[in-house]
Amino acid sequence: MARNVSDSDSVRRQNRGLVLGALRLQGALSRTALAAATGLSHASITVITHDLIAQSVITELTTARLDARMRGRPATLVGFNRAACAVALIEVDVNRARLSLVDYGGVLVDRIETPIDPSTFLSVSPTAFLAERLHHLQTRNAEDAPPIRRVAISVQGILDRAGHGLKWSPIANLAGKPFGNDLAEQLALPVTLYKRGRLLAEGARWLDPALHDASVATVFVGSTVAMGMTFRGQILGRGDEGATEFGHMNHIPNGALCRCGMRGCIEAYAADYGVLRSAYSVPETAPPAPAVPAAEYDGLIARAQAGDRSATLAFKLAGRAIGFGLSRMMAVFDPAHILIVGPGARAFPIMEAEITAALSSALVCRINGLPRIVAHRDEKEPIFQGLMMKALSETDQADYAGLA
Amino acid sequence: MARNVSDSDSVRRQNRGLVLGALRLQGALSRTALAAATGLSHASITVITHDLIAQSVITELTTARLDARMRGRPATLVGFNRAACAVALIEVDVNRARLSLVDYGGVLVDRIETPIDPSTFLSVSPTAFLAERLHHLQTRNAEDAPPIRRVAISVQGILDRAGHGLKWSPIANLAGKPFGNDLAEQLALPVTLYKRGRLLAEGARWLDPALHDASVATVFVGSTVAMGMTFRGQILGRGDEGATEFGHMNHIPNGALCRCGMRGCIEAYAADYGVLRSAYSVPETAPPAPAVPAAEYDGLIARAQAGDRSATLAFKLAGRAIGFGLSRMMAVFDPAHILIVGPGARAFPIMEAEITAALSSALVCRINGLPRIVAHRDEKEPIFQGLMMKALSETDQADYAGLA
DNA sequence: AGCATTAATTTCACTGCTCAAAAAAAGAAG
DNA sequence: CTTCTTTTTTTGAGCAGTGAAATTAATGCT
Repeated sequence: MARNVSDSDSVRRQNRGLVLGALRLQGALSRTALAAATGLSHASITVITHDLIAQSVITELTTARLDARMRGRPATLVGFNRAACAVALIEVDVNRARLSLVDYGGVLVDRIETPIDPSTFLSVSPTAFLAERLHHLQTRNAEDAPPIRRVAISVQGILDRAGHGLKWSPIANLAGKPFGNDLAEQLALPVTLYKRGRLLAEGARWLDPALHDASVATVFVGSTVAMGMTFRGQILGRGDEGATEFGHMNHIPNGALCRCGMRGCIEAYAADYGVLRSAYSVPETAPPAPAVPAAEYDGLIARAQAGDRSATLAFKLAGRAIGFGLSRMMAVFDPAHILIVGPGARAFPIMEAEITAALSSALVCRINGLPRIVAHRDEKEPIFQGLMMKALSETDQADYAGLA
Repeated sequence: MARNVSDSDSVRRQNRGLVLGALRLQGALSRTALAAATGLSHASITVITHDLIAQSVITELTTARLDARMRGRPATLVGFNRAACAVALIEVDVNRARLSLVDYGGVLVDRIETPIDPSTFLSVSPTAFLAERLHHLQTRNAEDAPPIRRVAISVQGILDRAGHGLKWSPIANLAGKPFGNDLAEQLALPVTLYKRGRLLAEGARWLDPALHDASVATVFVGSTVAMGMTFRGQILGRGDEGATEFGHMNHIPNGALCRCGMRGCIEAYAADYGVLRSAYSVPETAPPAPAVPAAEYDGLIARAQAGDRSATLAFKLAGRAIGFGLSRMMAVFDPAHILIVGPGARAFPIMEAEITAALSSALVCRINGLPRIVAHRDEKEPIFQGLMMKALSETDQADYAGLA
């Protein structure tokens, strides 16, 4: 049953967390603005900022002097103390791994990028691979950067229950190894794995403040098809992990063969390899290409844009798969915003009519009208942004909100 | 952004609400048990029960003397004061309307049932129809029953945004009239419309305490196909209303004609009229039967159970539609429990293999295993139960938790 | 320069909750 | 028929929050 949460310590945590969260979302703020943003009283903000400043979690910014011509006592902004700590962010992709070091204020300090291929994790364990690069990043910034407090990793696939590793992944030889847990033990730091789809949702809400508290479905179209969902500002979806398996939602029973081994998944029609297969009239039952070079996918989009029949048809099939997927999702859950991101977003105009047609077959769309679908261009940055904000706000809440 | 909620009045409301909620869920409790159930301290429970007793919302029960042989000071239970108020519950169905008067303790006082047919709301407005019967119920119990404080109505279809009426309904001539609002004005009482699917979710959680805080999808199969969802004890789903349009999720593009006018909805295969159409090999494009007598549907189930080929096939098609619907839903949201309720639950054994086969085509099921699906028999009572608990707990929170 | 005006921040008295200890109300035992 | 246990309920001291009033630090006029 519903539990009460108002013992004094958790109230304290909660409200300090609220303050840090507001700062995270809106940047440096005056105490008055903080009161408005958090809903706390000015009196509490006074006490809380006082504490947090004493603990060097935040600082008063004397630098800012923007609004010169206001009457009244000028506001003194408070913002994160960038030197408080740093976080390490790891993005593991089908073709590359990228490690970034970011300070507590969200400023990128350093970055290492390494290509990956299907054999990479055959010769070296993911744990060792990542630990080595992380150590490199750590030592070469030992002087300028504050100490790392937390590691956050973006992965693709299905996480195991404990979040130690992956049960399944499109990245070869990555599943089944609890590298998250291993790294945590080795580094004696909290290490968290996040499903890429979830970070999409996270990234979308941080990129556009208007989306932060809305219900949003963010669909990534590219080498995979993924979706992250937020419901009134809460990250929701399958279980706790907040991501969906939208790409592997069935589109056509017994349909095209998907990389996951099942048949008829949306991804098998709408991911790069699916579109490519359709465009070249390769049979649906043929094994999907293990990787599609970006240039080839871009070329296909260009051909479709130029009016090429078979390329256009392939994207229409992709749009149909995405459209029916969205229509089916909307029977259960209706987001106020639908975002399409990733490389495939450029092909959105070609797919749009099919998506709309599929949505029109849903009762909810007939009654409530079609949802607005917006295509975004940025390919990777929502994921990086989401990973960073997730890691930093996790640090806010876990490490700093609860200080005595 | 996340708002703080700890001004003293809302804390007060929240905690009084918690106490009433625990009593609602578990029945009469001792103060000690209340402390355990709500997570509040014994000290607070003392103050809160004291207030609520002073306001005659709850009373000490001197009657109960069950646990005779315990050591220590015997607990004095507190429970709802049944005379505090009453609520009127209205269930509007395709074939009947039922009005129930229930006291604050959840005991049924009186009930009126009236058949409905497609022409009912042609000759009389829904508002007038309901107001008349409600008045009757009210006057004939004026002496024994406490005054009505709230009216809750169960409807089928899609609610308008404000909850004043329906945008669409399978019940003839009911949509487009803001009868909820009209009744509220006429009676000067709060009147709330609830979608039947949502009440399924509500009812399921109250029927089995183990489900109260779990993630549950409750599927109703009968004259319609509906689904209510809870996520970790929160009622979720499309928008606020907490119900889904699972029955009108597309199953086969351009498939069988549904009562809603669209094509290929799950309902068009799995509701009574859909199964009947399949069993008699009526073309999928033929307009659905406006109503199927219960006896005819029961007969069809009996025939399938007896091994009749065409009846069995029809239920298998229904199972396939439900199975793919569930598989698609699970790509986005995975409940810990799936319940099948309603008249169609009896046909579950016939459909089960097809449902399982469809689920097996989902990646999430391959990775995480098949979900457990349980068929329940009770047809109407989860909805009544849900409506009652919703109305009473709404009264708890809105009317009594906030008393000075 | 001096004073009114304006806006940000802090101080003050009060509220509801918590934990821990005391009081109350039995049954069990000598 | 006391005295000891055991369990429920109430009492007391402290904490984090609140709204309203006071204080602080600028600007704009005269």
